[in-house]
Amino acid sequence: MTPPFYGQYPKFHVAVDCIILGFEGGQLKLLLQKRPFEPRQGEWSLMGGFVKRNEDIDVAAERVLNQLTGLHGIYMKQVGAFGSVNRDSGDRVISVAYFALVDIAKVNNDLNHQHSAYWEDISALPPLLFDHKEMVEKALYRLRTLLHSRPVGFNLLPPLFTLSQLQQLYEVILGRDIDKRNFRKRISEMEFIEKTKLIDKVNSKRGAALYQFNKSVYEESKLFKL
Amino acid sequence: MTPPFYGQYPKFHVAVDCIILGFEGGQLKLLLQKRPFEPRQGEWSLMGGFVKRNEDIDVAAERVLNQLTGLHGIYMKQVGAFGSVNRDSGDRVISVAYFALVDIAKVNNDLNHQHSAYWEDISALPPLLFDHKEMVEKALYRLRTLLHSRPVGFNLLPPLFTLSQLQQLYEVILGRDIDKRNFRKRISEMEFIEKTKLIDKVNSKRGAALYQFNKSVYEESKLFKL
DNA sequence: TCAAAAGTGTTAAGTTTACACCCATGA
DNA sequence: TCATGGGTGTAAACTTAACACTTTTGA
Repeated sequence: MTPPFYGQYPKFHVAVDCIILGFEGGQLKLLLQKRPFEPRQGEWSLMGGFVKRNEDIDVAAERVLNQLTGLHGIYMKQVGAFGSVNRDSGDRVISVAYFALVDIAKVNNDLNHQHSAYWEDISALPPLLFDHKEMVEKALYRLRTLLHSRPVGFNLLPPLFTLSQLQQLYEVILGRDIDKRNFRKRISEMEFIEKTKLIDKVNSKRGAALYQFNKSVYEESKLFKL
Repeated sequence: MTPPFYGQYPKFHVAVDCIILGFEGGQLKLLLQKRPFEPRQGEWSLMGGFVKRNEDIDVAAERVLNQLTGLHGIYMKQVGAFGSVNRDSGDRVISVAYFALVDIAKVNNDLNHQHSAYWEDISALPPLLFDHKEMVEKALYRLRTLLHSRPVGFNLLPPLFTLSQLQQLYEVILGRDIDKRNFRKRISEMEFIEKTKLIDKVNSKRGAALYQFNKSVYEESKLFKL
């Protein structure tokens, strides 16, 4: 079925690399792997994998994420394709980077230990393999701009969260302090962030109201804006 | 040099597709090609090409743009990788889309006629091949958001332009009318848009001042913001 | 009893929007 | 002389930013 026309052109290995972000202890964290094979075995690397013959690239990214975390149905966005000739010192590989926002508590630790993967603070990343640093920076840039226009932060939090947690998350992603009262005012205008009757007593003596993200209310409020 | 490890994985054709945008007659235009080969010969298509063995994907995009327009050093941004298994009905091809903003007057018409390429109004595009419509939509979305934060519009205009032209350009990209006085007030705050002593008498009887974009002033003003 | 995080409104500053008329010129 | 696009400022509406104290409770 391959037309002879296409056949004359070269083919390339195509990989996906995942920038898996989590939030814990007031820090934004990136799941990094000690590269388990040559070349450059042992260097810090994003979790990646080669695209399979009959696999969409988006599906490949989900597969790689799932291999490392055990998670499905995670918020992922493509960051872009990286295709410099010598970006991979092994052989030419064109890689498509994706970022994923996960609830760190839901990640399967057995799996990531099997892959020698560990959570590292974004603010203190070790040197990374190839062009992985560039991928991470681009992903963070996208996340920051996205956060201004969409409520994506919830993906990094447990289903129930306090407003202080949410604020901390925004602060660490945007890289600046946010005024507490202004923040809470803005949040209270978003009907899709619902206060529950539950109280969190872990992070404070007094206790803080737990909130949840209501996806269907959000979808409706989006429709309104159009 | 290929490690045996990589060798076991499949390889793919990788292409680039260019969303070449221009501005003429108050309209945003897209340079489209009648596909010159099978499969789907004769359908409207973006200009594309296969990546070469020792060619960065960004360079491949520039090459394809140059083939069709004769231009070099054009403003281009990657839109993303498109990699559904059956996106190309010929064979599996993973394609990376780029958009380019060109001054339509500088395009070499002989070249684009040789490639059966024509400028079509964005507002009245014919049906496009494969997933090219999706690529165009994503590119336009990126252009719109970009236009809010960067002065990229100049790339679509001649080196000297009137404020009315610039406003029209913004209006057609953003898809809404802009108040003339507010627009001009905003522009006059940007020191990198410089009024020249030249007058355009083509588009009005009275004549309109011609402006130019000063790249180095812009670079400096960017530094200030950091 | 006190340290630590939760919660709560108002005012000033800045930004964005709405709005209408005169000017210069070529046809 | 008149039709066409060029050019100009002000006030209201809205949005964003700055700011400080009281509450609850476990240690």
